Amino acid sequence: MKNSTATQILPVATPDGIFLASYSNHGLCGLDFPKNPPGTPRKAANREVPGVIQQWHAATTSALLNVLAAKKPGPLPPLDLSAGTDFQQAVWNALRRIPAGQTLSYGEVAKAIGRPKAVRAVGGACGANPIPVLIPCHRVLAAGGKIGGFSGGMDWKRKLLARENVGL
DNA sequence: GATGTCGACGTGG
DNA sequence: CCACGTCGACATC
Repeated sequence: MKNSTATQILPVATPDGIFLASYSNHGLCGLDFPKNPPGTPRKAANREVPGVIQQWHAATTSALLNVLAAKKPGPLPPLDLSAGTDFQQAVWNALRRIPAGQTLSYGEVAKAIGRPKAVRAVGGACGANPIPVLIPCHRVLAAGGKIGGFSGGMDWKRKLLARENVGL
């Protein structure tokens, strides 16, 4: 049984809680917000974490901390977006090039990927985004600067935006 | 100018 | 088939 598709899940400690980073053999494939159950976070029983993943994890941790501190993310680990459809990957790719402190509307993103009418679909793709924060789905607002919704909880969206835009 | 309705795109249940 | 983290156009008042 080779762990060719083994997914490693490592915790990322931040001032905002413990994020959970998932790694495939191709890179970072998931990042979850802290779900702080009152219980103790069970540590990952990963006896042998491949060195490359440790490296990715270091990059993830660093980038995450920087973003949460409203700084430049710095180097990112390779992102494994193979889980998404072509459309979703296109959306996520577009989101990744949004500069810090900048926000777009769903309509803008839709245009950017060449599907100006697929605004709703863009919303769906954002909701399916496996890697929040690093893929700044929270920087996508509804038209008119409205917050819109957020799968991971709108509290987070507001919090993150408040930090990055410092006043919006 | 302020509302109300409708159609369009992609994905998942 | 329907709903959704939507948007923009049109119709009416």
